[in-house]
Amino acid sequence: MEHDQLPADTLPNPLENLVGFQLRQVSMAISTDLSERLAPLSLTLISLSVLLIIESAPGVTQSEMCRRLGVKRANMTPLAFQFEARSLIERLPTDGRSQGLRLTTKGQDVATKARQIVAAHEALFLSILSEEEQTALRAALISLQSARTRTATTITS
Amino acid sequence: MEHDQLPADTLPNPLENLVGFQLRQVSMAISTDLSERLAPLSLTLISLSVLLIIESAPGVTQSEMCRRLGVKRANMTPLAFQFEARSLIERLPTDGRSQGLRLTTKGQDVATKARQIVAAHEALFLSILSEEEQTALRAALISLQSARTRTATTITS
DNA sequence: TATTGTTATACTCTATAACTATA
DNA sequence: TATAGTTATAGAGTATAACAATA
Repeated sequence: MEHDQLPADTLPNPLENLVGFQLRQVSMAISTDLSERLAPLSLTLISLSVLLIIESAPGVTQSEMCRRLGVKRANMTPLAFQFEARSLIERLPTDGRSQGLRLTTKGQDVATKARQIVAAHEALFLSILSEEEQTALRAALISLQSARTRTATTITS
Repeated sequence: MEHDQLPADTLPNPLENLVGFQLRQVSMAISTDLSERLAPLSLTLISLSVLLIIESAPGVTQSEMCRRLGVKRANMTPLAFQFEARSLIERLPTDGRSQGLRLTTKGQDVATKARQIVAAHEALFLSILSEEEQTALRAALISLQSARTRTATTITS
């Protein structure tokens, strides 16, 4: 049992000094944390986005949300079915071909709980940073966001 | 054709003011950009990491890299095969059960080109930020990184 | 002709389980 | 018994193509 040559914990990763790499790692860690906090509500980052959009824009259609979130229509169908099966949303025939979605009382309840979880999560990881660091991070992210040209709009925290 | 009620472009996304959400968006945009730049070399973010680790630690085994990168052994096998088929790496029987990996001349060539691409990519998106913003972003990311407890180690830029 | 919601399907990424051969 | 590499497989997440009903 001799593996003194290259134990895994001393292996370098030549990319880990890059800001882009660190950004990705931090982003993934934060997403994982939020996902775990949302699991008790049976929400993923994507279904959370959908639920909160319906909450803030009652009557929204699946297609509208797909355009907003950069996902394909075909992938919204099972999500809407799942929410309907869980009695979180109801469909309002709007148009004959499209249906406006809105939260049920139960859906509103879940949305409220979800927003509290999101707020607690955000507050916790922001508390790691000083006021100055928070401000600087926000500014840097805004600069980087306004600079990106194309790139998908995708989802969540 | 009347959809003046809720045109998709005015739909709010209640999560998009969260720093975690913005971090994710920026991170995904940067990753997408780097992926596109690497495509001509037929490298993904993951295979890039693997190639550069082999470059900087010749003789490394698949298992060691898996531990370092937080991926499962089973998923390294096809990657190693692919690199071998492309004559980018060769296997040095080290142990009877394990094989040290190292770059071929061709693999070294690809690695060098890849590092140049990564450097250009990093320089470009950092150029969006002022010196102060760059420093602040680095500091914030380091704070956030040292704070995260568990969370996968996963990959790239 | 274009759009909505749907179905079926495929591809990628990652995870588990089990096998073999070595240690 | 534990580890390295492999194989097969299954689950997410997302993509395309095509269809019926409607505009």
